[in-house]
Amino acid sequence: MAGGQGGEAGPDGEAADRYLVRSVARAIRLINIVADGPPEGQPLSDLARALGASKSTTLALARTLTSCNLLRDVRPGPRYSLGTALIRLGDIARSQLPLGDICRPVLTDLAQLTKMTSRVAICDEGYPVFIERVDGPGSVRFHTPLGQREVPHASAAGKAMLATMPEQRVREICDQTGLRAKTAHTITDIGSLLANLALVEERGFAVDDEEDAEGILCVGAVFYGHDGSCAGAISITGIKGDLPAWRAHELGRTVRRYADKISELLGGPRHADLAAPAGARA
Amino acid sequence: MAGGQGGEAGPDGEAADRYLVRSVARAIRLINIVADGPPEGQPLSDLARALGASKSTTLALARTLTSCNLLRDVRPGPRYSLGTALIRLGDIARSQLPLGDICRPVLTDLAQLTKMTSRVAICDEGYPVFIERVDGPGSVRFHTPLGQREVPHASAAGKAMLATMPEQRVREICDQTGLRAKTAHTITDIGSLLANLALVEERGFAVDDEEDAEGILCVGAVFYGHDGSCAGAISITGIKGDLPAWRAHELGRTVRRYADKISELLGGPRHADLAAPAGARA
DNA sequence: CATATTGTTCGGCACTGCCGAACAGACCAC
DNA sequence: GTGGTCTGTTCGGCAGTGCCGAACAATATG
Repeated sequence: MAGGQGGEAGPDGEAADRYLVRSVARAIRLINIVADGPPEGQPLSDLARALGASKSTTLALARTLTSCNLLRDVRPGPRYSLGTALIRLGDIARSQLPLGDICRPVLTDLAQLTKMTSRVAICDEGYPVFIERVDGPGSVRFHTPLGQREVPHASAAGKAMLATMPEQRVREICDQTGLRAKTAHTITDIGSLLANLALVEERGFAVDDEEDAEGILCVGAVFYGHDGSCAGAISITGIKGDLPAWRAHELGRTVRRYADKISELLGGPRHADLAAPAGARA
Repeated sequence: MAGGQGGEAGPDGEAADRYLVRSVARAIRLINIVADGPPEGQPLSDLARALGASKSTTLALARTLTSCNLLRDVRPGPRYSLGTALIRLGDIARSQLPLGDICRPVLTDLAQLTKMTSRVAICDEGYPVFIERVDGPGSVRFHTPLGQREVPHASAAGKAMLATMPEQRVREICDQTGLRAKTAHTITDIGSLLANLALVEERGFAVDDEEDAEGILCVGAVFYGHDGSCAGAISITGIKGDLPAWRAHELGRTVRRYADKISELLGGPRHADLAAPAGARA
């Protein structure tokens, strides 16, 4: 055994998908290491250590990535940080998701009306993935990462999406994630969550009352695609102290209205038309 | 010669930087092929053809990228399109550029005030690279790619940046790019361009009057970093027909003011303080 | 100046990326 | 139904190439 992998133990643990290209996977891990590092970048040695590869290997990978502008080295004492090509690819990725272009104008309007940060998430196997964010005028900026799976039980968009699923599926997802507490207000009990989701279903919007972050309030609502299934959710985010308690409901109705607007653009049904039949006929 | 590279001829043309990892470079090319393709994605065969590699190789690369969420395959008849991890990385890349976080609130305000799309570009070796875009309320959305080098002579941000450079450098850059005409109004003559830049320098803002795209008007202005050098430029974009001609100057002053605001946030000098000394002391 | 870092280059081994060929479904023409 | 061509997938096998380590150079830090 010459190469010898160094850091990783034995047969790579997963071995899930065969036919993977090792050096490419390693290069991507390198990108993620840089992404998770400090904004000013990291020197080569740190990267090699974190990657579990030799300096020469890491240099070759970093050079390759740099030549494609996925990474860039800031000049004095080469430190590597993310490159502009990632901005380009991320921008294209967002506009290729059909939702991106459709939702942006709606988010812009919503952000301006409510003066809050508004976002849209797609539904990725039941988990919310935020793909777009529009800040309101003068609104405080929150650190809200885009493009990664979030836990659904602690966000307005996530709960709005859960509320459209059968109870069985909700239990499955919650078993996977574990209902971890992110603040003292996070719902960590499956019974309470299901009760909350019933309320969400009835109202047509979900409220995250400091359940994801202390002092932050979110209101979210789902929209539907042309096939009638849940396509994603929008939500608005603000500082709880800035809002009188009674405004939550008003904001909820507003978000519900804008979500219906997106459903309409997608050729899907409005929320009320989906919920009504059973109750209305009784 | 066993592998045989297929598409590319001989010793890879450049051979510029040695120590590159071939499979990684190929994987990145694959990502770019997907990015330049249709939003609904492309089947494996097309990718293999475009990449100049065998299907099996392409499959291995695509699988690897998919397992990291850089690509995703839409299920019936696997078609590959860009994955959500790119959205995440692009978002992080933007916020790692110190300018991103600083400019976004300013852009938001500017977009709301002018009801136009506002953008910010960094100065990448003299070329503008737009890194952030904020749409105005109700504004038409333009297809304005982020994260890639633009030619400087045909955009407001680019001309604003050129105007801060010595004439020699401007000529260098223009020699490289060639002053290609993008519309009938594009300045394609170095003399006219230099004259225009002098005006830009004096006014403190640049105007792109249908020079980049037919019917589109942009106004841009540079801002300065703590070392007093040009750090980038902001610009606003709108449909020319919607604006009375006299508004260009008013918008110019507005953009100039907001650019100064960014300079201030960066600890840099205002434009007027930079231009004045020689004249004021005389 | 000495020491401990870092970034860079190079030789060489064998692992791994790569291709081609063979297989299996889907789709279309006839 | 059957023959064709298109897909996507799996597999053997060769050598090219990714990888490491060691030696070097260029910096910081004492």
